[in-house]
Amino acid sequence: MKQPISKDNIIHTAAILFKEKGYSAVTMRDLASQMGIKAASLYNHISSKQDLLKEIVISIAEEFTNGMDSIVASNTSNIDKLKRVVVLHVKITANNTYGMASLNNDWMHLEDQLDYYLKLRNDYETNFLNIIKQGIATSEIKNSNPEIIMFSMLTTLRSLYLWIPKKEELNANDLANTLTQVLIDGINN
Amino acid sequence: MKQPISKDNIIHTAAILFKEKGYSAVTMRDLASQMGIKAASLYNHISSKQDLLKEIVISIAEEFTNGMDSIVASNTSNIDKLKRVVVLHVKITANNTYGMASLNNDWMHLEDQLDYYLKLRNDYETNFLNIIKQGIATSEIKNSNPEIIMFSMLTTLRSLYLWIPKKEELNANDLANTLTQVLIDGINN
DNA sequence: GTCTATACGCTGATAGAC
DNA sequence: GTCTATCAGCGTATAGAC
Repeated sequence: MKQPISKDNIIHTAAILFKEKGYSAVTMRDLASQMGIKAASLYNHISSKQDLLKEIVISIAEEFTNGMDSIVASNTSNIDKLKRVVVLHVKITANNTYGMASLNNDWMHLEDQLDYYLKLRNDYETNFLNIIKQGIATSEIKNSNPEIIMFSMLTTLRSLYLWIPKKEELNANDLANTLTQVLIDGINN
Repeated sequence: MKQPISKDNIIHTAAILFKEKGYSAVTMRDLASQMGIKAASLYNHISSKQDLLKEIVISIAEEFTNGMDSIVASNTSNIDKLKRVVVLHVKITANNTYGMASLNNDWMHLEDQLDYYLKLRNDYETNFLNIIKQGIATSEIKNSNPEIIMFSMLTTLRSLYLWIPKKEELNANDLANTLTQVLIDGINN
């Protein structure tokens, strides 16, 4: 399992450590030791610790933005759009279980890219909320508080990174299906 | 709004800063400056930074444990128990919006109390899951994957701290009611 | 491309004056 | 009860030998 020292592998290892302890608590010496080299040697491959966070967070944030844009542009019912949002989260999270921790918990330590990140996140939430509001307007969705509906769905989806690694026996499709059912149809019999 | 320097006020201010940047990124100098004193003076009131984290996290964790124990012991339907769990989260979170951030994101920085915290959390989840399993057994709850149901509900409830401060116009009872409806009855019309 | 050596500001925490 | 002074160690990052 020993990896060659490359920028991509350093980023990946950093994401693992950031998930474990958070960005601020991980030192470059921790990271280097995990890679089997000295801290100074990391700088032959990367430019700074901050750069690692940026690479992890921004790339995933852009994946979400692209996925949401494609869902918004699609010509389907609003319930179907919500189902596609669930699938989007399950797929991205399954491929980035470590990076999702930084996206959720360490974004405030971004420096140059903080405003950009906040804009991506804000636009995402606006699109999500609009789908729900339109679904209510067309009576696809119950006439409940749309912010609470979005909050409930989105926080569940954003926390998937904590949970997917423990449930390897479920494949992504089964998880997306069950989750969709729970989130949309509820649990009441 | 200037507060006297006391252990409780230091803990409260620490919780605010921990929510903003995380435990590791907050320095004793940050905290002291927020209190209007020098870092050294903090140590007349508290024993260490670690002690602040412990006070914040363990007290809330014990509140959840006590609330859950009382729900489990109660003689009601399982759906009703779930509703009471929602109320428990809304109430505790409304009273500890800052501390909930540490409970969720900084517990891994606990030193002496880490094992105790993990036991409380694990017992809580076991109790939660049992309510759902019993609800499925009595056909109160749809026969879906009980872990996914618990995960979905619990992550939403654990994220309330991010959201309650933005929705001050909703009182705790209204929020608990709407949230219960969304989580239990779903959103599908 | 990795190493050792090094810079140097910041960290949590203590001692002792006032 | 707060202050200044101070400590030893750790933080990110660079320089230059190999």
